[in-house]
Amino acid sequence: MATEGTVAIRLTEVEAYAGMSDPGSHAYRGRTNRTAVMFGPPGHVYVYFTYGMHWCMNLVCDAEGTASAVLLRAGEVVRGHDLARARRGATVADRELARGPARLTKALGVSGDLNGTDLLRQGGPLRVLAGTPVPDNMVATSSRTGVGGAGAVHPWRLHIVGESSVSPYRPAVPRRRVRTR
DNA sequence: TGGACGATTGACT
DNA sequence: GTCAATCGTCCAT
Repeated sequence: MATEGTVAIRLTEVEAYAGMSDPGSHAYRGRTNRTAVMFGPPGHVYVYFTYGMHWCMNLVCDAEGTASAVLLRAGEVVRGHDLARARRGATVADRELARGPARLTKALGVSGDLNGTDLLRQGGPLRVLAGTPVPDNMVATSSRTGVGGAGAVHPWRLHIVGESSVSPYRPAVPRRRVRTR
């Protein structure tokens, strides 16, 4: 059955977000109902809804009380291709299944109801597992995607060199729709 | 209470 | 290459 089973991915691209000191972070303005998870204990997921249709997924890393998050931007599906493709579309190529933050959550079947899930709890709906360490010389850094202004100064986007599942870089776009102001 | 905007994607020219 | 879709959240009245 296509709606059951497990999809596993190997992360190939992430972005780091600090809390109160990072203008690019949702937690920059302090703790709100939405960002409460980021201020919580590490090992939990912060899932947020954006653009009226997409879910993005972060791992909380720092100690409880300190906002922090690592956005999972892209990954390579290593298990559960059929299920991932059932969620993403029958014609989607393997490397496209989780190439991009919203695509990644869709391939994994993650949505807002998993916000705050403990990734370290055995038997939970989501798990994070230790994989093969990536050598430093295979990791490249760049400015964060879609983050402009003062938040762009941090080269906190990390990706594995040569990985075809890394999402294409897009510079921050101020706002396309023209509004009178 | 109202309005602007977003850690994006996919469709279209 | 450009642009619309779509709605939760947050800030300014």
